[in-house]
Amino acid sequence: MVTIYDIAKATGVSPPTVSKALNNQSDISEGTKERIARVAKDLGYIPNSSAISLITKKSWMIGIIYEEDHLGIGLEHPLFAGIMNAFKGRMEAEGYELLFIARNLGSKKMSLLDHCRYRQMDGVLILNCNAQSREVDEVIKSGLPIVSANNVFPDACTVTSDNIRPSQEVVRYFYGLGHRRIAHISGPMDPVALAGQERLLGYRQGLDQVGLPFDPDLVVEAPRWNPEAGYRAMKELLQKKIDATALYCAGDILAVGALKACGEEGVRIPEDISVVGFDDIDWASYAHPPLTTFRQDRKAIGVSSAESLLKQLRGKKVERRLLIPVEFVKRQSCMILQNTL
Amino acid sequence: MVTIYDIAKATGVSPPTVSKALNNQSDISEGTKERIARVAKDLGYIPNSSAISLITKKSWMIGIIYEEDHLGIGLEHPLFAGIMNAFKGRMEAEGYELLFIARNLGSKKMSLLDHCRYRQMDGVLILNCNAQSREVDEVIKSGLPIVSANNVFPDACTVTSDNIRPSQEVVRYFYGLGHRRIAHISGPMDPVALAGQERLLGYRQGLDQVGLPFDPDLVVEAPRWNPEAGYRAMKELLQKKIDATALYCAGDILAVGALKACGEEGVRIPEDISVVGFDDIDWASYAHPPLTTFRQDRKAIGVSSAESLLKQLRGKKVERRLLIPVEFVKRQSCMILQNTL
DNA sequence: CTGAAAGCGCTTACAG
DNA sequence: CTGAAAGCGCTTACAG
Repeated sequence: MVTIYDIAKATGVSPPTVSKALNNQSDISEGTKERIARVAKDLGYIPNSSAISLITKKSWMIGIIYEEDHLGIGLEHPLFAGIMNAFKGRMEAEGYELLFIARNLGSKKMSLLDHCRYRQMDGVLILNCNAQSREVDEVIKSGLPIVSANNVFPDACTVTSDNIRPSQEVVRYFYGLGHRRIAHISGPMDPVALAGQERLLGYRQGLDQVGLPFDPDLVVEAPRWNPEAGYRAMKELLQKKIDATALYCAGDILAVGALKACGEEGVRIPEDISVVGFDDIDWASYAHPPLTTFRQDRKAIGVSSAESLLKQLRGKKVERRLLIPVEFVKRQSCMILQNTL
Repeated sequence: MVTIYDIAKATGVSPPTVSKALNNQSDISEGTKERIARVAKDLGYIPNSSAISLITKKSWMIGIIYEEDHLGIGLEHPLFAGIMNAFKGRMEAEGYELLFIARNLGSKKMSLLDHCRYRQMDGVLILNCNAQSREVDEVIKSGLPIVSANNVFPDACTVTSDNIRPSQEVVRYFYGLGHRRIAHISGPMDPVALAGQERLLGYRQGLDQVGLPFDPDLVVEAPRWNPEAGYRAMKELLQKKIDATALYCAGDILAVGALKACGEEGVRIPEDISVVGFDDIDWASYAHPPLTTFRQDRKAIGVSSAESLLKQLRGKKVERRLLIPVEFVKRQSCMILQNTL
């Protein structure tokens, strides 16, 4: 291993001078800098991040907190991988690398916060975490720069898609097409992952806006974000014979299951029921029929999360909640209801 | 920040004794260990990983090398997120954490290998990388413990699903159902991500096994692993009017597009053409009709990759290539061809 | 513009 | 069983 001592010896200067030259400090002559840079390169010098972190108290690492199994979302959900990628790209451009904060490392049990301290994390991204986790609260309270790309906490910056307005919009859209019986397969009512709650809220507000009553029979909650949950919710809805002519699925992944349930029951889309989803996962445009949905801007969510964290890293205050607009993508899963128009 | 000096002061012993007690060395009396452990806890002591890495020359970190955009696979492909999760779980159980190795960190340009040295990576997981990357070769040549969960290199351990035998099997399966014209939408012919090549090879070998001639007209290569590529490949196949009655798609993600193309052209599945995929992504069982496919065991791939790396970390030799069996999942996308039986 | 001194938080021989 | 000394690779005041 080549150290700054080796470079010092080879160039005939002192180690501090090498350090300062390599860090491009202003009080070193250009000639010396060049000479040191050349020798460093020839020798194949690579700095040691541990030594640097130890002394500067900055690790240039961001910890990622996430759980895979909670509610069926996690890195295996295409949305989150996309968000993390965008976040990663932006942070790396500023010199930060991403480390997954383990919950159980070997036999040692350390809280998430202790873990962040152990690895001297400069900041934290919460991708998805369990609602009940006291440990996450601890991290938030600690004052570490932190941003959440999904879960909403009172004391941390959260970046998500706008859930409420699009959910109002979908009701108005259906209404405009003549639909009066609009069902909703909601996402899980999680206390921190608010997407399910917020989309349901928007749906109810939309109903208000067009003057339609809220009918609890038209709403079924999917306990998880996966096709199976959507499938079951749709079956339940169909059994209730609530005569809905339109359906708003809180997520495309739920629509995957809902469409299958419809197929099995001989319910045609959009002839018998019009459907709108949320997310615009790859499948949506290949569904049968192609699904009308709201496209979440994964890249913008990831980049905005990074910008927020970067601001905090520079000691600035940031907004509590950032809303990223979604795009309404109309495809072939909805049609006009003639008889009501 | 609480250090071992603080503990030493509080307990009246020397810092080395604290260090040895905390590390549970045998030459410290039980009484002293207990006393030190208690004080450490009271004081909220958290070790500093940088200091430990600096002196022990072990970081307890594994670097992840991957590229998102190459061929359409990466963390956004459900398969890879699943593999990484399983790998992560196993490595964390042994005390290792995962860090994404950045390609471009801030303004510094460092090769992947230099980067591994900079962060003192103990080992590396190659999840998915560009074929042309000289930098990856450099990492492999370096002698760092390394495992690849997708790309095949001559000098590194690779863990993948068995691609060849299942591909032979699907041809025999179709043959047994009476099919004689069996088409194949192959994956990209990448020189290191061999799945495309190997599945095509197995398909050809399967043809040999049942005594069917290889007809190049029946094969179309998808340039990427995504629905769009599968869609186009299927359109091309249908235009050629090759009268295939069976289709083997190298990946379910290609089948997503292929099924849509069939729908548009009025080709019914399985009445007009029987289809088998590979992977068993979530969508497969919700497809219309539910897709017969081979289930890749993501967990086994991830865990085996971890075991291989762990062995290397202990200085042991490992096998060059590990094949994980896949499971044939029969659903409703295939049927018997009456006239040939 | 350059260097001697001190120190970041820890561990490892070695001596007692 | 315990501690004094040295050192991992680097940076930061400070003096010149």
